[in-house]
Amino acid sequence: MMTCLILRRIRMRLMEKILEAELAGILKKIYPDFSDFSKLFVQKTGDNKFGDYQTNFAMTTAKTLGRKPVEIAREIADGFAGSEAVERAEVAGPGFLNLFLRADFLGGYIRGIGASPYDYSFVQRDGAVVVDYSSPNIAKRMHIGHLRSTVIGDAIKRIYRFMGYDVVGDNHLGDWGTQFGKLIVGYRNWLDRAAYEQSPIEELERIYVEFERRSENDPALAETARVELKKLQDGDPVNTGLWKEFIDLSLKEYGKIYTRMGVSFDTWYGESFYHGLMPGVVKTLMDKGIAKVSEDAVVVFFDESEHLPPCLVQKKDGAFLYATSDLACIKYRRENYKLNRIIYVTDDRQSDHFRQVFRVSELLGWNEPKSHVPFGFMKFADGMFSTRKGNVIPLDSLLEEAVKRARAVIDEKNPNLPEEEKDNVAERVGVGAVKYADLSKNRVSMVIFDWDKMLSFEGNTAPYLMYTYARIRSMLRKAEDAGKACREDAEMFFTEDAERSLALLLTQFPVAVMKAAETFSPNLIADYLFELCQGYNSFYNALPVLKEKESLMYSRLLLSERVSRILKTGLDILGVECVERM
RNA sequence: GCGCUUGUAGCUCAGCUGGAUAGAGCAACGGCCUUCUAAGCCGUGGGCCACAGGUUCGACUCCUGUCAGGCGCACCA
Repeated sequence: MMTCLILRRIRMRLMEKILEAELAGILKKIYPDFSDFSKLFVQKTGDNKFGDYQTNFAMTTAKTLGRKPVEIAREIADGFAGSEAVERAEVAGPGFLNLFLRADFLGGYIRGIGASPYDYSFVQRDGAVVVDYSSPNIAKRMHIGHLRSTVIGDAIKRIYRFMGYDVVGDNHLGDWGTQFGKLIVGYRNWLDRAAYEQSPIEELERIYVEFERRSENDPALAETARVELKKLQDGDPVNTGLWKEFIDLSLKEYGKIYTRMGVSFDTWYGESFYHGLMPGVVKTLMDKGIAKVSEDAVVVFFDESEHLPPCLVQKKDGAFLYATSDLACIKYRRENYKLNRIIYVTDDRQSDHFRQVFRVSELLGWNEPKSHVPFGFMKFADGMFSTRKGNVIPLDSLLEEAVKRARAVIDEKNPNLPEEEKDNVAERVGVGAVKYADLSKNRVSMVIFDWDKMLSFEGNTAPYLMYTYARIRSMLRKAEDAGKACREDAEMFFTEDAERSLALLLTQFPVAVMKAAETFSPNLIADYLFELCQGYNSFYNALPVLKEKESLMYSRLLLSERVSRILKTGLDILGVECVERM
């Protein structure tokens, strides 16, 4: 019973942390007066001729110690004598300290992968991380403009969850905007009932476009829409019923796409959810003297050094704005969660808005960390997507095209798969390729949409990673069929450079995840997995596994199994599902 | 005008918050399937990291300025 409890608490420590702890121990011994370990970092080397891991500690602290970097490095290197993990430590250049791991230690580490979760206890993980993503506008179909927020946000949620944070994924739906006045007018005048029943959002979108078109020549329409909106906001039962109907129909459609994409949320609080909180927020801002009335509106002005435009929180007609809603949302979250931080995933055109909102919330003393994760919006080479222009690519069409292309490749490459499995693989490959296309990039600048680039199946793509996984799984099945299933306790041999560097690469997975979390960059995980696959495929091509003599075979089999395990875990964190055969 | 952001191979992008000789994919060219899935692997060519200063043992990375693209800048979200 007791041992069981203890075992359950075991966590897999990051290799860097193991080595840093050992280094700290040596420092305490040789420099008893030294106490500042804040610059003590161990990291993997970029080139194996400089060892497996290295530290620049000697160079970064030479000044405080009043010694020459090379001498310090020399003394630390000597301290590693007799280490269980480090076989030898070498001083190089101006004071680099290069560490070479013992093969048995590295082998043991690889064997341990997957047995227990990684130990991220050195990170401050108290409280909830709220991730705000996807957030489509009700009554509009989701199109490829929603892709990045949805996919990146969902991945960030998974990354934090993997590290042991308590995460809340929130879909901040646009369910309370001026579009409802227009929709109600359109609904009463131009609705095609049959089309509405057939494909509700498409029809709502059509009447919305119809409204925009007609109101250009008929200014009275806009006024009618305003009246309807006001009625809705004042609780008119008929308009409220329509509003709810639009939301229900929209959510039903969104649900299909989210399910298909493997995206989920914990809460679906739209803007309307915070409506009741907004008057109070504005009042507080006024009472505290943070906001003031200007040109009949309520506005927060910032100090000139902030370089921020004034933030409007209430219009002269009394209505609230986007910023008010986001402030109310922050108020709600800090009152209902013990917040670790809030993360907003939106396109970079909203950067100023979030800077304003964050600054105002600081003025209110709402100091929980908040991060805006911006990305460049997507456009065609010849212009922007716009629902009004009608040139959007709906998300389901994009996925359909991706799956179609994947299916064609499967028919060509693996014609003998059963039909049903082909369909399943095509679905996973197609959807995975689309998601990964966004997850593998870190660019903040705009993206020009291109079918061939988005649906490429070569290079740094989901299909390449999935293929590598399927390949390993196939090998493991063959081994099992031959009565030589992978042994968890196999001794690891690093007879070739390819094996050793692959093993070292495996130690970097939890580091990649951590860095991705710190910088809200799923692409760091994508890059890592791609590198891992390149390493594995080189190994696979150069060295036999199943044909080797038994001891080496079991070693390589276990190494392969660990690669497949990390791949599956990593893809899962990115929200990409892999397949056993493809 | 003010602010944010981007500038790395022909194209698309990485570059681990300052480390050692700047990487990958695509495209081009040349190889590798009677061997564990060729959606793969190996090799060749291709670079004033926009430009100019500064900070230091060390800069693609940090600071300042210049040039160029994108975006935003009071009652939309």
